[in-house]
Amino acid sequence: MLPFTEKVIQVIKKIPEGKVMTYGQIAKLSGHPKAARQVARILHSMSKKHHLPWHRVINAKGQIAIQDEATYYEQMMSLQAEGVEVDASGRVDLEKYRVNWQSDYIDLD
DNA sequence: AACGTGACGATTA
DNA sequence: CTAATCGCCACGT
Repeated sequence: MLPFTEKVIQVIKKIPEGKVMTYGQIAKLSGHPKAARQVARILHSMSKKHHLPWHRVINAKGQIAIQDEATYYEQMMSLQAEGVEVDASGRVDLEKYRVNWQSDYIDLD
């Protein structure tokens, strides 16, 4: 049983190129369905040190959830570079790009 | 052990 | 569609 934080990192590492997941999905797959905010916290502080594809993580509205302008732009560019369409308001088509893994794909715990 | 903190989410107006 | 409110909870301090 890995700690929540480690599971989150494992899940994020498995997001395929050209796809996205939401914070809530990741929280659920990591065993804490309501800890979406904690996922955000983890990314905010740990993404650089773990070489995570953090740019493939967006919020439930399908939007880039970054406050910082430069980082926001970076995420948008990274997504577009993988073929994910991002509109002018930073929104992605979840129906089209979201990974819809249930909770049985993973072999962690 | 208690407390503040969020790249959130669902609901309501 | 936007905006405000409230619930949520693992983790560092």
